[in-house]
This record gives sequence, structure tokens and C-alpha cells, in this order.
Amino acid sequence: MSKCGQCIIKRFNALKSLTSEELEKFSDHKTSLFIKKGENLMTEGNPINGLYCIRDGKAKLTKLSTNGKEQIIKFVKGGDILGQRSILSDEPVGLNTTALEDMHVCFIPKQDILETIKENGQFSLNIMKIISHQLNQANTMISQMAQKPVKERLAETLLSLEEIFGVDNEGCIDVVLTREEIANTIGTATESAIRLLSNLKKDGMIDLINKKIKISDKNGLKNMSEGY
Amino acid sequence: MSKCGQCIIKRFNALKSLTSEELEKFSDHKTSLFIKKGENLMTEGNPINGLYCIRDGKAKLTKLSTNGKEQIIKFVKGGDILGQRSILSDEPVGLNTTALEDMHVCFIPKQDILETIKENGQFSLNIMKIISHQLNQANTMISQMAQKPVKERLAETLLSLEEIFGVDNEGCIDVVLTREEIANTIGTATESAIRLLSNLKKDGMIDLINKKIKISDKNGLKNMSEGY
DNA sequence: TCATTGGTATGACAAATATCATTTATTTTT
DNA sequence: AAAAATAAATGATATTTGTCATACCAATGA
Repeated sequence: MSKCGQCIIKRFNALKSLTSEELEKFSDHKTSLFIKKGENLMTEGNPINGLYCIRDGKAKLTKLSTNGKEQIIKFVKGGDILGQRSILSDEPVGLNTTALEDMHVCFIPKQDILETIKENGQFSLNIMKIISHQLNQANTMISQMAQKPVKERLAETLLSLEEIFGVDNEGCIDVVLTREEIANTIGTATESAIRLLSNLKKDGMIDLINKKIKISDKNGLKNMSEGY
Repeated sequence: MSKCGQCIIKRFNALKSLTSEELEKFSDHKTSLFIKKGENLMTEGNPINGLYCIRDGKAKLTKLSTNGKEQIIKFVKGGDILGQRSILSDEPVGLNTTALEDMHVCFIPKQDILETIKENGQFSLNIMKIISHQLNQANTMISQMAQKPVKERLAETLLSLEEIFGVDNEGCIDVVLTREEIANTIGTATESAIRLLSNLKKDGMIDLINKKIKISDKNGLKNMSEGY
């Protein structure tokens, strides 16, 4: 199995502050997982005993609301780490993680993480930074969900999807989502999401190419996301 | 000025894991503040150079959305600490903190906090736990805002206000909020909040006594918050 | 005491969004 | 290739929610 020390991914996340001894320890104890599209890596309410580091692939983090609808809270991709919140607060997993495409993931046992947090102040701070940043994003999202109409939330979401996943060589947002998933991200009915996407296309803001979306008028979308 | 070592408040929050030397340091460097009802303790977008520990009083944490409306994200009270997220992520303050009644607050400089985080692993972990827990709550709130209709969000909010602030000797939720503030919590128009409160009263779920709200049918509200 | 102000309440109406029904495309299976 | 299943699209309609207008009430200060 490959070594954490060699892994490119670690340069982009909290693991970059680890010493070579710590990386050695992680390498020795880690396990590798392959998650097929549609499968769950973590499930809401379950306990967790380690940290996941995504090597490649994309996933949605969701919550099941009391009425049975799925709400997408966040998207993740290669380089992101998962499970830190749950490990630290010693609470069950809060969100389902479902692969949007095949994923390669590494698992590092909780014990190693907690030890390292106690010993390596910089690593500890990096983890805190990640969670703090996520909290800030979540607060912003609360405000947007509560205050913005669906059309603005859709515009906002498309822009942020492009931020997260980038574009492919045709300029399309590099992720494939169903209309239902888009609806579940912005918190609306699937039909409403479909209608609004059609409108955006008619207005020349976006193009729909195969299963992907291409933003053709970023400024227009930005204005729309702010209510103009 | 009083000593942190003697302060009752610290027993209830992350500061409880501090050594007596650390408390001594905090005491020496801390300053006390008095915030009048309606005044801001922290303002969105501003930098922050320390941690606030609420001795007594209540506050709302809000965000101004692009359309100019205020969204209440969270309520805080005596014992809660503020500013940790911003200090740790080294980002500006994310939320306005506005006093709902007169407050006494202590301020501890950033430097002391960061030093202590590096030296005291348990304190560090406690802070992480707080932020992790807040992140989990925020994610839940995103889902509720996105998926639940206004009526259910109102029921939910009333229950959670009672959880946070408890009840006074008449059984009323022990905080005074305007209808506008309630509306800004659940993300609706003030008139809608007023109407729904009137309905709840008519249905015998709540009582409106002076400026306060008394929950008279907690089970009913709970069912309503879940869509039954 | 009266007048002013800010918060609360309510009706009438408009706009946004959800739901249901149906059709058309697309993908998957046989 | 045909059939079946799933996803996307669209119309008609119902429901929810927001907006505007107005009235009412209670606290505050001249």
C-alpha cells in the first residue's frame, strides 16, 4: 500500500503540517477504501472511529429531514478530509456521505488523530481552522436559505459548484448532478429546479450540455444571486 | 477587578480545563465590558483580537443578507463564549452580536488564548468540541430552513428558545423578542410570524403573556415542528 | 393629558412555490 | 432492437408566503 508521505493529496489539507514520524504512523495504520458511485461512505447517526481523506472522487454530504426529504449540505472532492467534526465532538456522524462518482479514500484511526492533535499544535490549529471555516460557511448558508428566494439560491449554487469542482475542457461545471440533487441542494421541489434551469437557459445565463451545466454569463448569475 | 479563578461562569464552559496559572494569566490581562441592550458587542466583517466570555445577559447573533434583511443565526447567554471561531480561523467576525438585554462580558486577548491552545491540549480539545457542536447545529438548521415550511420552523424555534433560555416563574420563555426578531429567526415576514403566533394561540398551543411567550402544549408544538 | 412613536394585528391581494398529471427524453435491461 | 425504468420537461392548479394598506394598542415624552 502507498505511503502517506508520498501522497500528493496531503499537501493540500490539514495533513501538511505533520512530521515525517507522524506520517509514518498514519501510513502504517491507515486502510484504503474504494467507494462506488451511489454508495455511502458515512451514514448519519452512526458512530465513527477515524478520519477519511479523499484521494479522488466526489461526494455529497446530506441530511434526511423529518419529512423524509434529502437536503444536500455540502459537496466534497479529492483532498478534502471527512469525519473530523464527529471525532472531535465525540458525537455520531451528522451527515451522510454519498459518492457522486467512484472514490478512493484513506481511513486513519481516531486514536492516531487524537494523539497527533495533542502533540502537534500546528496540526491541531489546522484542523480547527477547517472546522471554523466550515462553520462560517454554514452560517452564511443558513442566512441564504432563510432569506433568499429559490431563483437566487439556484444562481448562487451554480456559481459555488463551479468554484468547488471547476470546469472541464468544454467549460462545463465538472460534476454530474440530477435535477433532483440540484433541487435538494437549494431546498425546493425538483420541478421548480427544472423550470428555473430552463429559464436560465432561455435567458442565456447557462447552457445545458449533455448532463452538465455550463455557465455562460457569470456576471448575470452573480447579479441574480444577489437579487438584481 | 474580579479574578477568573473565582468566576462561577468558567465552570460551565471551555475555560473549566484551565490550570490555575493559566487562569491567573487570563485574569491579569482581561478587561470587563458592559453592553447596553441594543448595542453591538461584535460586528460582522470586523477583525477581532480576543475572546469574549459572557458573564450575564442575552444576545442574538445575526447576519445581514444581501437584500438588507437581518437573519438571526443563534442566541447566546451567560456562560457562552464568543469569538473563538474568528480567532482560530483568523477570519473577520462572521456574525453581529447584539445585546437583547444589558450584558456583562469579559474580554481575553487573542494572544493568551492561542498560547493556551498550544500548551493545554485539553483546553484545545474543549474549544474544538464547542465549534464542532456548533457546526453540527448549523448543518441541522440549514436542512430545516431549506425543507420545512414556516409554520414548522416557528414551532421548532419556540421549543428551542425554551431550551436555551428556560422559563421564568410564570412558565414563560425567559427572553423578550419582538415579532420582527422572531420572524428574522425563522426567515419569514414579520406579518407572517404574527399571524402564525396568533394561530398557535387560538389553537391553545401557546399563551402570550405581556411581552413573553408561554408554551402550553409542548407535545403539540413538537408534532407541529415535525409536520404532523 | 395628549400626541407621538414603535410594536402588534388583520384584511385584501399578489407573487412565489408546491403538487399533481401528463408528456417526452434518455438510459438501462432484456 | 424492443421494452422497461428512470430522468427531464411542461401545463394546470392549489397552497404557501409576502406585500401593502390600515387599524389598533401600549409605552414614552412633551
